[in-house]
Amino acid sequence: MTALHPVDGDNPGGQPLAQPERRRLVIDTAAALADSGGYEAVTMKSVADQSGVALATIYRWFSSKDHLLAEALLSWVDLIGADLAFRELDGDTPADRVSSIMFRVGDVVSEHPQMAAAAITALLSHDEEVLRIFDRFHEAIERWIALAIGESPNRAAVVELLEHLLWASLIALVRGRDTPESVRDRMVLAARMLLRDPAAP
Amino acid sequence: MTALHPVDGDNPGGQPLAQPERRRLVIDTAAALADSGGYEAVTMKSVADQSGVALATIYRWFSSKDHLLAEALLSWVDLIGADLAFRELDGDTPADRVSSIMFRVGDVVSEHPQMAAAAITALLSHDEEVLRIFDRFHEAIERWIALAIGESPNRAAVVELLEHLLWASLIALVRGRDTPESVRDRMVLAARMLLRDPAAP
DNA sequence: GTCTAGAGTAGAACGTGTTCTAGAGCCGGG
DNA sequence: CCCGGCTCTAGAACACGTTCTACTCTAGAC
Repeated sequence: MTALHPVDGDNPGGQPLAQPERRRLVIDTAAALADSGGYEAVTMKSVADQSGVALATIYRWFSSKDHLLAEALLSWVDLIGADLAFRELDGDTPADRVSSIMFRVGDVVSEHPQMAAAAITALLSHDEEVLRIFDRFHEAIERWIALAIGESPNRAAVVELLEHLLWASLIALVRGRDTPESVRDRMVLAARMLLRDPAAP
Repeated sequence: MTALHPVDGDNPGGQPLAQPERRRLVIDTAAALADSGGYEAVTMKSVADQSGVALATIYRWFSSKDHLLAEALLSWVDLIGADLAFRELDGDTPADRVSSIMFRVGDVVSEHPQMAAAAITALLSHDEEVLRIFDRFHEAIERWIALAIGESPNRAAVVELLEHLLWASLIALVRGRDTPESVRDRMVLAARMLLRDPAAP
């Protein structure tokens, strides 16, 4: 294999791809493996083989397997974000609107349980790059929730609490310690309790 | 080394130890390594060498490194539990009593940050035995919180929410994404918000 | 056209968790 | 006493993430 025709995994005989496309191809290959077999099914060797990019090159672009998987999650988050921005948030009250976000997240996770589990496992890594991505993930979710809440007493604190609850629930979910339904119920209840007007009866 | 005198790590020249004591020695060795250097400092080989128990034997008693570390955490939890049962819970209100538990947990974690980080990393494993231990951990914390709350509307749900929040906070803490102080503040605020009487002004 | 810096590559090598193999010592029942 | 089964052991072996080495090829400067 020459450096000019490095991509023969998903692009046999086609034009050589530039670096950004090849990088994306690596991420997508990892995501596909994760989606079908979860975290353990993603071996760096198989990603290299199936994407047609050399293992050493993958490690030049990504600091670790966890970093690679975290990048895969990130595109997913962008997708959800775009979707949420596109459609109006349902619900008249802040709690209802928060709930509708949770439903959306729950749906996505339910549709790709293996990928979700792999991504969350990766996000728990202590890898430097993963921490950076985690922060972006964190900011995105914070933004969604803040948007849904609008004005509220204790707004920042409530957003933080809801985000931590979501995070803990997702972890419990992918470990089989919880069900999508109970995650949803918990988030809805939490939203109601944390967002009720303390001055109201 | 013969099978009769298998313990020469921490007990040179002493009487041979029986299986339960040797098992405990292995756990304590792992805990000591974790306490000084965190998760990565615990290598199964060093545990074997320092405890004087063969690697293969450790794997006969524990299903994985994570299982071993989770066992170490468990004795720690028992310690905290005994301590909490011994002293009266401070505080007149449920929220105050919950806060005092959180302070206690925060203190222990602050005193042994490396061990706490290692244990929490281990608890996040998908190992079968770890899941079993996680459930016991979960029940213990649930019991503490429930005890502190006493009677309350939505009691079960509130306990669950507080526990999830604690869990998420501990994870953020050991990843350097949070400080002990802000964890404490968050838990105190959550306890106040979730435990305020919805019928009160 | 030549040279050089840098990206990419194949494959060996390494570390650590985990499993396997083969055997040694012990114990309770005949 | 001897046997069968058990625990324990040392060490090899294996898997996979990660790093290293030595090399090729390309693009741009000149």
